[in-house]
Parts: sequence; C-alpha cells; structure tokens
Amino acid sequence: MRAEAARESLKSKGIRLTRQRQLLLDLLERSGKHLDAEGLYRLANQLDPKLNRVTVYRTLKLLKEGGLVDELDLMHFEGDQHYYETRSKQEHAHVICLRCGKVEEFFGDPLQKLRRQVEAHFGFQILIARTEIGGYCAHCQVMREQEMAAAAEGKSQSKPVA
Amino acid sequence: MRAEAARESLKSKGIRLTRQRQLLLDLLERSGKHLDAEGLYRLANQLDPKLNRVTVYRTLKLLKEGGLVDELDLMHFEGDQHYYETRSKQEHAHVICLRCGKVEEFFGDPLQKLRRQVEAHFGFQILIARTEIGGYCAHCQVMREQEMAAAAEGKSQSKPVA
DNA sequence: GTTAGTGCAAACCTTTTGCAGCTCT
DNA sequence: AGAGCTGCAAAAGGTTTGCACTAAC
Repeated sequence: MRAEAARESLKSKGIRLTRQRQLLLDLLERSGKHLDAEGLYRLANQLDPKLNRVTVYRTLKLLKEGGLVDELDLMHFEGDQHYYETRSKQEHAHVICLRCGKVEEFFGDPLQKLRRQVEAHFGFQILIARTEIGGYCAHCQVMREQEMAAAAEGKSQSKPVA
Repeated sequence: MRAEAARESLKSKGIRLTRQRQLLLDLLERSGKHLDAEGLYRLANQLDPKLNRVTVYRTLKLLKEGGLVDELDLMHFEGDQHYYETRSKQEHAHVICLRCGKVEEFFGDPLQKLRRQVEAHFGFQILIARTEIGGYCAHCQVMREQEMAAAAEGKSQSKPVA
C-alpha cells in the first residue's frame, strides 16, 4: 500500500522503477528500520548478487531527494554513516542509547509545537526536521553504575578501602 | 570566563592544557560558531603554522567527550563534515536554509518539554539532544518562486504560453 | 623523568564520479 | 532509438591510526 504510493510518486517524476529499485524500496519498507547503506546493500546483495553497492547509494539519494525516505545520523553511534527510514509515520524523535545502541522513537506534541513555532518565528518553510537524543536507557543506567563501581574498585586494588 | 571553566574541567581530568589546545579552545569560543574541523584548522594554522590538522581532530574529539563542545551536522548542507559549537548557551535547535545555508538558532519551550517528556516516558537519561530543521528561509522562499517561474518559462520556450 | 600529546605519513571508511554497456519505454 | 540506469573501477572527502619525537607536569 505504502509501496504503491512510492511507486506512483517516482513514476510521476519520470523515474524508472527498475528491478534494483523495487528490491531496495521493498527492503527499506519491510525490514525493521534504520538501515544504513551498507546494511541495505548486504540485504539486497543476498537476493541479487549482481546488485552493486553504488546502486544502493544512488537509489538512496534518489529516494531522499524525492522525499520518500528520511536520512538519520543516530548520533553517529556506530560511525559516520547515515541511516534511512521510509517517511511513513508521523514525525518523531529518535532516542539512542549510547551504551547499547537501542533506538526508540518518540511521538509527542512538543515536536509539532516546535515545528509551528519555528515556522511562525522565522517565516521559515520546513522541509525536514530531525531530532536525535543521546543518553542512557533505563537498563544501561543500572549497568553503568555497576561498571563504574567495578572500575573504582579495580583502581583501589592496591590500596583497598579501609 | 567560559574559557576558565573549560580549562578547569580539563585539568581536573588530568588532561594537559597544551599551547595547541588553548589556541583551539580560544578560537572555538571567540569566532562565530559552527566551525567544522577544516575551518578550525585553517584559522588555527594561520596563528600557528606548525599546528597539524590531526591535532584539531584529536582536540575536537576530546572536547566533545568532555562535554565542552557539541557536534552538529547542520543537515549536511555542505558535505558530510561535522560542525562544533561550545556548550555555552541554553539548548537550542538549528534551523538551516537549504538554499542559502544560513543557520538560525531557535530557543523555545518545546525543546525543554520534549526533553522532559522523553526522560519521563522512557526513563531515559539524556546526555545530548540535537534538533536540526531544514527548509527555506523567508528570503529564499521568494527567490525559489522566481527561479521556478524562470525555469518553467525556459522549458516552454519553443512553445510559449498562448 | 614520566606520561601525555604532537606531527607526519599512511591508512581507513563512507560516499561519489567517469565511463562503457545494458534496459526500459 | 534514445534517455535513463547499472556495474565496475577508481577517486574523493572526511577522519583515524602507528610511530618516533617533543613538551607538560
């Protein structure tokens, strides 16, 4: 259904819906989100071993320019690559745990309010908005405390606490 | 004043305040914000021709890890480099015009509200938050309309509007 | 005097480009 | 037929690393 819309959108711009592009678009929509170019390439390459990494980059660029996918950085948790997600849902922020890498999505009115205020305040026409939040998830906050305690103990090994 | 705090913060971590680091920190604080590594390098290099690009990268990494500077992407308007600003002011969003590249800063309560909601909703401990908004500034909206009109006319040159 | 930091060169990773051949329409 | 697209190889842009030398504490 979503895929249909995408296809229409591309066709209307005189962009060819080749076998490779269908594959990539499908994978982006199906597979859990936040794939980077390399990840998408690996998935695609399993299904079509001839498909080239360059085609992935070119297709992602195309979809991004066409407004069909959004580009994310996810706080560069793993490196400097970009991640992509289909522009399906409502606007949301990405919340990334800097310890375990888990990504949560947050929907909420502050995002819409922010958008409206920026438009009003600057007379700005918003095309893309991206909010990324980094920190520690509930689980990793606990883990970190343990890690810190362990590290402190390790340090005072030769001079144990009285 | 700000510089002092930064120096203290570094010293307390046993990090040496070398000539190069002082220079870079000063430049980051003085010069208008949103410098990327290369821009900072060029500024620094004029004052100390021996200072190496690598030192800039290493120092930026250090300052980022120490929470003294924030890293921005600015929607990758000019490329895939990162930009840096000292963590002086209150939290703000960056609003980037995708035509002229101008960067505005937006302060406003939606940002704090968002932060509080995310913390409450996920039990998340936020370390960094980044909001970047891309689109067209008031001025460029007008320019774009003119450009579009001109382009349309160019296209229909051989077949002018009746 | 130690330990941390610098400079230099070279490597690295991600992404882009040039070009010849292939493929949709 | 012809514009658009792909694959391959090679280059580019941004950043990191290994190592010997230097400087801060």
